[in-house]
Amino acid sequence: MSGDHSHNDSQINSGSKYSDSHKQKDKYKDKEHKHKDHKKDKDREKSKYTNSEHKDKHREKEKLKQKDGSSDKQKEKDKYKEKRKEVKLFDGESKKDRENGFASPPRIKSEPESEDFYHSPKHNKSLKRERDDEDSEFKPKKIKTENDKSEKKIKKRKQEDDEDIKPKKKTKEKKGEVGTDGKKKVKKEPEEKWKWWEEERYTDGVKWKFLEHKGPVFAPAYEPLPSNIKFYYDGKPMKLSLGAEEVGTFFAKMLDHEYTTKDIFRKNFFKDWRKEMTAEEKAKITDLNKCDFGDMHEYFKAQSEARKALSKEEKQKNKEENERILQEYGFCVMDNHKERIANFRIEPPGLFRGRGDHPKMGMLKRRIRPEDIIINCSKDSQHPKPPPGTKWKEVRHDNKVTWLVSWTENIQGAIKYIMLNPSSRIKGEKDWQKYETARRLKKCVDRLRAQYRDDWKSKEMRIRQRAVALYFIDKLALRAGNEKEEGETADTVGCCSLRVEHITLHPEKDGKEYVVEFDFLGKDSIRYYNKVPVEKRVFKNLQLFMENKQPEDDLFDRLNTTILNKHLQELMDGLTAKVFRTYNASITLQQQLKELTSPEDNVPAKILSYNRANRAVAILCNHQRAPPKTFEKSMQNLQSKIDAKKEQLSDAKRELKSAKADAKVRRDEKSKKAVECKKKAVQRVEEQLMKLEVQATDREENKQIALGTSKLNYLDPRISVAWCKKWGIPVEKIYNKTQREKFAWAIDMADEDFEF
DNA sequence: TCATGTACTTAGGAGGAGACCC
DNA sequence: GGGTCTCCTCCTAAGTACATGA
Repeated sequence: MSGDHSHNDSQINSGSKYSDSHKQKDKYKDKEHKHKDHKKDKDREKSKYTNSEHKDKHREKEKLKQKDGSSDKQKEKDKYKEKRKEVKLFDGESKKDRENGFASPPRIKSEPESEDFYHSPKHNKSLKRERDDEDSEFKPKKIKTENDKSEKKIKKRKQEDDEDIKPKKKTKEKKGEVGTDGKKKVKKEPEEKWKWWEEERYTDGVKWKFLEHKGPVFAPAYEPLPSNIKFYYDGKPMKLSLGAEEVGTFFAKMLDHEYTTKDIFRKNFFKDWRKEMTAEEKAKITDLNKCDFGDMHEYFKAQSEARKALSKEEKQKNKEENERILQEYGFCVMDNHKERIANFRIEPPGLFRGRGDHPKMGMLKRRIRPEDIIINCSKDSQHPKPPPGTKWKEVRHDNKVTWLVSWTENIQGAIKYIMLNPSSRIKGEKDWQKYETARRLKKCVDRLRAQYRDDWKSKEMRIRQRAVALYFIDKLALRAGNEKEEGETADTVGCCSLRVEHITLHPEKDGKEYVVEFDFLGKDSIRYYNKVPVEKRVFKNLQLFMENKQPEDDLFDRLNTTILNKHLQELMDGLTAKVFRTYNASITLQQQLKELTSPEDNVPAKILSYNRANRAVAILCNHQRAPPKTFEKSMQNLQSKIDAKKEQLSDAKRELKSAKADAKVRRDEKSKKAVECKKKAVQRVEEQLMKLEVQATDREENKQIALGTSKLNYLDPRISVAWCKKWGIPVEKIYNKTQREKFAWAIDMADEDFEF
C-alpha cells in the first residue's frame, strides 16, 4: 500500500475486527441500557430547569461542578456553549456558491415560478444542454437558466437537441444475452443510450425543466381471510373486525421471525394493534400471550408455497402483469428523456422492523393513502391522476429537488420519497461529482493530514478533539456520527458521537504501543471492533479527553458533525467527513489492484485479485453481512467437488502416463495423438480444479463481508473499468447488468490509463 | 445558536428468478 | 425435469448534510 494512506495495512489485516460481530450485538444491550438510564437521568435533570431563572442557576451549578472535575454531559454541553461564545466560528461561504451550483435550493411552494420557466417536452427541445468536453474533471459549463429565453440560444439548443435525439455516435447495448431457456433474449432496453455525461449540467440548483410521471403504485387493498382461517384468543376462535384482522395478519406473517419474540416488538405491536380494535375486541383481547395466530401463519405459508408452485404459464402471466405495471408506472419523462424510477411502489402497511435494539420495532406502519401523497412534476406536464374518488395531498412543481412523490411515514415522522433509478442522469451526475470531490481531496490530503497532526498540539481543546476525530475518520474510515434523537432510534454512534465507553486505551497491547480498542455499534447496529495502534500524541490526547468523564459521556464533547464539516469546508471546497470515506475507499482499491494483480495470472486469478482488493475496502469501511444460512453446506459441497476433481486429475495423469508408455512402444501416429489428447485432458482438469479452488478461497474470505456496498457506493467505477481494460478482463465479470447501467458513464469515459 | 425539517446517500436483508447440476 | 444454490433486485431503514426559522 502506498504512503497515501499508510495505515491501511493494519486495518485490512486486522482479523479481530470481524469477530462474530452479528452475534455480539447482544453484548451491547447492557451497555445500552446503562446509557439510556444515564440519559434519562440527564433528561430529568434538564426538565427540572424549565424557566430561564432555573436554567441560569443550573448553569452556575454546572460551572461549579466543572471546576470540581465533574463530567456530566449537560455540563459539557453548557461548557461548550460558553466556549462557542468566545470563539469566532467560521461563517462559511454560501452553499449556493459551491461547486457546480448543485446547492440545496430554497423551497418552492406549490405556487409555481413564472410560466416560461417550465417547458413542455416540445419546448424542452430548446433546452438541450451542451456537451462538456472536460468530462473527467467534472467542470460543467454553466447554463444560466435566466437567459434561456434568449431567442438565439433557443435556436442553438433546438439544433443541438435534434442532434441528441439522433446522435451521430450511437452506443449500442451488447445484444444476445442468453436466457434460462437457452434462447436468445430480445433486449428490451432502448438501443440508443443517452450519454448524458457528454452534455452540460444545470446550475443554480435546477434539477430538471420538464418532469412527467404517472404517480405511485399503491399497495393492494387488504383481502380478508377466508372464513375457515381462525384467530384464537385464549384457546377459543374469535372473529376479528376487518381492521384488527389486517393488523393481526402482519404479526402472523412474521411469526417465524425472531422479531416476534422480542419484548419491545411485542409491546409496541400490541399497543398499536389495540388501537385498531373495536371496543368489544379491546375489552376481550388484553394479553398478547393468549393470542394464537398459528392458523393464520400456516395459511400465509401455504399461500407462499402455492405461489412457488404455480405453473409456468401462470408465472409467466404474473411476470407479464408486473412488466405492464413497470412499463406504466416505472418510468418518467425528465427533460426529454425516458428515465427509470427506482421505487414507484408505495410501501405497504406492516409492522416496523427497526434494526438493532430499536425502541419502535413492532409499531404499525399505517397504510398510505392518496391523501398523504405529494406529487412533484412540472406544471405543464400531464399530472398523475389519483385513484378514483380520492385526491392528492398536494401537487407541487419544485424543479430544485429530484423526487417525484413524497409522503410522511408515521413511525418517525420522516419523509419518504420516490426517486429515479441509479442509472438516471440525475443520480449519475451526482455520483460522478462525488468521486470528483474525492479526487480533489487526493490533491490536498497531505496538507490536511499535516494540519490535523499539527492540531493535536493545539492549546484549544476543541481543536485537539477536532483533529483527533478527523484522524480517526481518515485513518479508520469512520462515519461522521451525527447526533441522534434519544429514544427514537437504536443507540448507534459514529466518530463525533463516540462515547468514552466505546474505546479502551492500552499503553501496550499484543506487542504494540499505544493501542486504541474500539468497540461500538455503528450504522444499522453493525458492530465495529478494532484494535489500532495510534501515534503517541493521539493516545495522550484521548487520555486527556477521557479524564474525569463517565463511560456514558461524549468522548469529543467539544465537537459535532456541523463543526467538523464547517472546518472541512474551510480546508477544501465541498469537503465533508463523508468524502474521506469515498477517497480512502477508492484510493485503497487502486493501490490494492496495483499490488495484487500479476500480469501472468489468468482471468479467474485476476478476478480473485480484484475481489481481494474490493474486500480490503469492505473491511476498511466495515461492511459486514450475516454469513449466508447455507454457507457451511455450500462450502462442503464445493470441497467435495474439489476432492472429486483431484481424483479426476490423478486419473487423467495416470491415463496420460500409460498413453505415453504405449506410444513409446508403438511409435505410431495414433498413439502419439492419444498422448496429445490425454495431455489436453490433464490440462483441462487442472484448470477446472484451479477454478474451483479459487472459488473456494474467494467464498471463504467473503463469508462475513459484503462487497456490494463499497462497490456501489465508494469505489470510483473508473478505477475498475481502467483495470478491466488494462488486463483485458470483460467488465461483465466485475459489474452485473444493473451495475453496468449505473456506471455507464464510467465505462464509457475511463480508459486504461485512468488514475483516481 | 439550536432544534427541526428536508433531501439525498448508504446500508443489510428478504425473497425470488434463474443458473447450475444430476 | 426437478431440486438446489447463487446472486440479483427490491425494499426500506438508517445514515449524512445542510437549510431554515425561532
